[in-house]
Amino acid sequence: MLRREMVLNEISSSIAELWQPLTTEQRSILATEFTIQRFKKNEIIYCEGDKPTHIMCLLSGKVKIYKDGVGGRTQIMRMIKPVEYFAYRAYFANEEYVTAAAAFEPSVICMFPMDTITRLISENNQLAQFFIRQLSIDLGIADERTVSLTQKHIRGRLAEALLFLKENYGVEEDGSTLSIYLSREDLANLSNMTTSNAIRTLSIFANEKLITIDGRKIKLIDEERLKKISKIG
Amino acid sequence: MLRREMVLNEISSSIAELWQPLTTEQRSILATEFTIQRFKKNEIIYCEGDKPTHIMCLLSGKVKIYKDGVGGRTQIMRMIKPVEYFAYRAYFANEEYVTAAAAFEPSVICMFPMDTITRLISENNQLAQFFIRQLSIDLGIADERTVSLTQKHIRGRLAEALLFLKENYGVEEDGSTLSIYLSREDLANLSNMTTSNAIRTLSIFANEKLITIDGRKIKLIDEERLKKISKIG
DNA sequence: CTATAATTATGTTTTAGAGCACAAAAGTAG
DNA sequence: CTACTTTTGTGCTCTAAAACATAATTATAG
Repeated sequence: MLRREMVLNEISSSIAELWQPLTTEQRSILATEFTIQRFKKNEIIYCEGDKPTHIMCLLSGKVKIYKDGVGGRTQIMRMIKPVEYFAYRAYFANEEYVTAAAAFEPSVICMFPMDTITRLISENNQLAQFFIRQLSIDLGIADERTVSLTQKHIRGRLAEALLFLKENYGVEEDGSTLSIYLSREDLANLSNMTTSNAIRTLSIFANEKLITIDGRKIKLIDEERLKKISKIG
Repeated sequence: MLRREMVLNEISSSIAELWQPLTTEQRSILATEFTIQRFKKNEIIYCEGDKPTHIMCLLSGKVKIYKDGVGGRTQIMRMIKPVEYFAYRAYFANEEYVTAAAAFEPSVICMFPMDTITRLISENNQLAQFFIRQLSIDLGIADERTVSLTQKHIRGRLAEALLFLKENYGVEEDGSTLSIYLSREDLANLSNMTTSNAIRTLSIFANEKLITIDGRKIKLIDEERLKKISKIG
């Protein structure tokens, strides 16, 4: 089937890390078992408390992993870009999801059953090591993030978020407009502040000529100064 | 050597999870390579920025994993009890330590070279899966913690910390006095608040008959209400 | 095209928690 | 024992950020 071929081709070329260690036989196992799912803008992919069954690979679009906390507040924990894997942690920990996932934009996701993945892991040590490495990296990021979110001031957190968005999703052809168009609310949820503070601080940054804003288009003007603001908190 | 025998015996009996998957041969490899190190109260075990070389297993004592952030503030990220493994994440991620570790109390730590561990992992899939599971569990905890620390109010965070300490290190024979005696500063660093707020809130809790305090001895009196305070934030 | 809802913007008020000051108590060292 | 440092306790002040209020703008739906 052509469609499946194309997807597999895309995966194998883009995300060597997981695919590469596999033997031909193992690849063909996965090839028969994956499913493709499309999600609309803002559509929920999985919820906190759901039972994990599939590892997901984002083929196109943008996805947020978030957590609803106390008092109606939401924290965006991570953001996924093509072609990254997600949604596997809970299965490995033998837990239900502690986070939820939703699509920022129309997204296409490829899903592999986790029981197959674990079988492949037990046969293929390289694959196991891929997950060890990935989880280790993510845990380090989580630790850094905890301290940033709890200790930095609003300006520092917002500056950090803007720099992260550039780092993660890149910029348009002009070289400075962030490629992701977030609502102020999402930006607030990413940087642990209220929506009004995200709006206000963004305006202040614009006044200080650190950025320019045109609706949801954000252009980073003075990245050096943003880095400084992010660093000192 | 008797000493080494004893340590290995302790490890193999207490922490089956890592030791159990190993073959006799693999066990004997580790047996020849480990070293034992003692740390005094408050002694630093490793620092942020250090290069990781050994996985550590806490044989006795209590250890904090912490991170110094902006403006001289410190966040305690996790706490280790016997017989748990730690200090391996950075090596797997091919990074330097992003946290530091110190002993709360006189502690004895057994160290295995990480290069040996990775060799054993590549030979032994069960061992790989142990780390996948452990890292997955820790990442889930980190996510939960981020939201607690950023969204809950002081009372909620302190209540959560107290309940965690009971959960993690247990209580004395009376069934309610926490077995760990923390300074107010450590308690503050654990629950993301200033020392004076930890002291103050602890006093308030005592006035509300949720706990009793006698120096560093903390007795949990009304655990149900503490849980409620922790939950609602 | 119009009505309705959602998002963005800005100003004002309120408050949780940091910051500071100082004293008492408890450790620690000489 | 005495001197000195660290930790604990309490009160007071100040401020960063939340909460609230109200427009203005922009989407979205019927």
